[in-house]
Amino acid sequence: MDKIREDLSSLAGGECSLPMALEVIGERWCFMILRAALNGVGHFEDFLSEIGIARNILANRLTRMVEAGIMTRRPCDHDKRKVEYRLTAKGQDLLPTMIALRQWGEKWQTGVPSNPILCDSRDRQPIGQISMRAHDDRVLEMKDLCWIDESELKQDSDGSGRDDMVVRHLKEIGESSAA
Amino acid sequence: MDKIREDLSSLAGGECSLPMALEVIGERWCFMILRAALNGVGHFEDFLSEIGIARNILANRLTRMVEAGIMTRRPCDHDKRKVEYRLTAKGQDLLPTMIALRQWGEKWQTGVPSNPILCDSRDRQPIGQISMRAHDDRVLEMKDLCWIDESELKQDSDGSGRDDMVVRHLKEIGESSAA
DNA sequence: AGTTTTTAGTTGCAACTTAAAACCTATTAA
DNA sequence: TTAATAGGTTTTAAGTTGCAACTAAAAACT
Repeated sequence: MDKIREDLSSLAGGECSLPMALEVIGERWCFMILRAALNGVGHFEDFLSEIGIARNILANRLTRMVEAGIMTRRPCDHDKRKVEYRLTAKGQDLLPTMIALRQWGEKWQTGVPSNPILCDSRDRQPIGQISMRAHDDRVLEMKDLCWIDESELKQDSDGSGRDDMVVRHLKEIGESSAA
Repeated sequence: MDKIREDLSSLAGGECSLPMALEVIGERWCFMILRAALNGVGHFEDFLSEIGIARNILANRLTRMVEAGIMTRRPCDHDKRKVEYRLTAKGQDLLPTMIALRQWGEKWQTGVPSNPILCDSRDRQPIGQISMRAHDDRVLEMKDLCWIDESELKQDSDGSGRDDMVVRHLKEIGESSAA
């Protein structure tokens, strides 16, 4: 059905799970469906009117997302015409990704904070920017990152920090001063 | 050229920047190009062999990403045949999203940690899981989130915490116990 | 200088995917 | 009993993708 589905192997530069993630939620509309689901939408006709997707495409995507274990499909007891779609734990686990993307759009595309605002229900304050963190919670930038090979990482926990074995530093990859 | 580009308005349930983000990086291959760029790839033929994308599609995507301000295109000085593509600050800012997606794939699709491992270059330890955080850095789950309207949020900072005005809680949207 | 190779594309075409509208079937409501 | 609703499927046109072949400019060989 899809061409993407065949590319799972042969990725130069090591094993990466990104293509496998994209295989499942990389399709157009999937994130929009996810967002609607997050907003409490659970029925076919509601997804339809909330998202503005075509009927057949929605049917297809929901089927796929159920197959992928991102959502469950359950006919309603009280009204047997209706079906309820719900996020699974796997689907809920896509939230950080979706929110990161939304925050990026806010910052760089619209420039305007989206409304309503996603908040912490404990203190009712807006949630923070999604960021990369070190194991000790320091916020990391792209320039703070490097790739280290699995094998090397294990050896490194013997305490002898050898800096020359870093696989690749990421300090010089982006533009130095970009808009 | 794209149908998605027309849907920017009329999103039931408030203004959301997700569709505008998807407009720019929601296309197939964009995240893969981003990952390659992160890995230091900057030339056309290298993207081609690293990603396994078709020539014409790659040309099209790079053009679009440059137009969108995610990458820059600059012919090389030393070899005028070559062109260098580099991530802008806007492009680099997509990293948390991409890594969140990759971590999700690791957890739910492959089950295996990807190799090489993305690490903090300061202490050479693997970076942490990307997560949603409160303004005071507590890690948040989906059940800890709620939507609050902009107007209401401003009023709320007067100190009178009215819990009944929460727009919507997100506690009951996912499956209670899902695989 | 002339030929070949490399780099970054473009073009043409077949196969596939999407979108819109019409249609279908099972329930429920009037 | 008829009409409306919910969740699809089918049909068809339009758009997108992927492959292979082609081009044009610059660099490298001979």
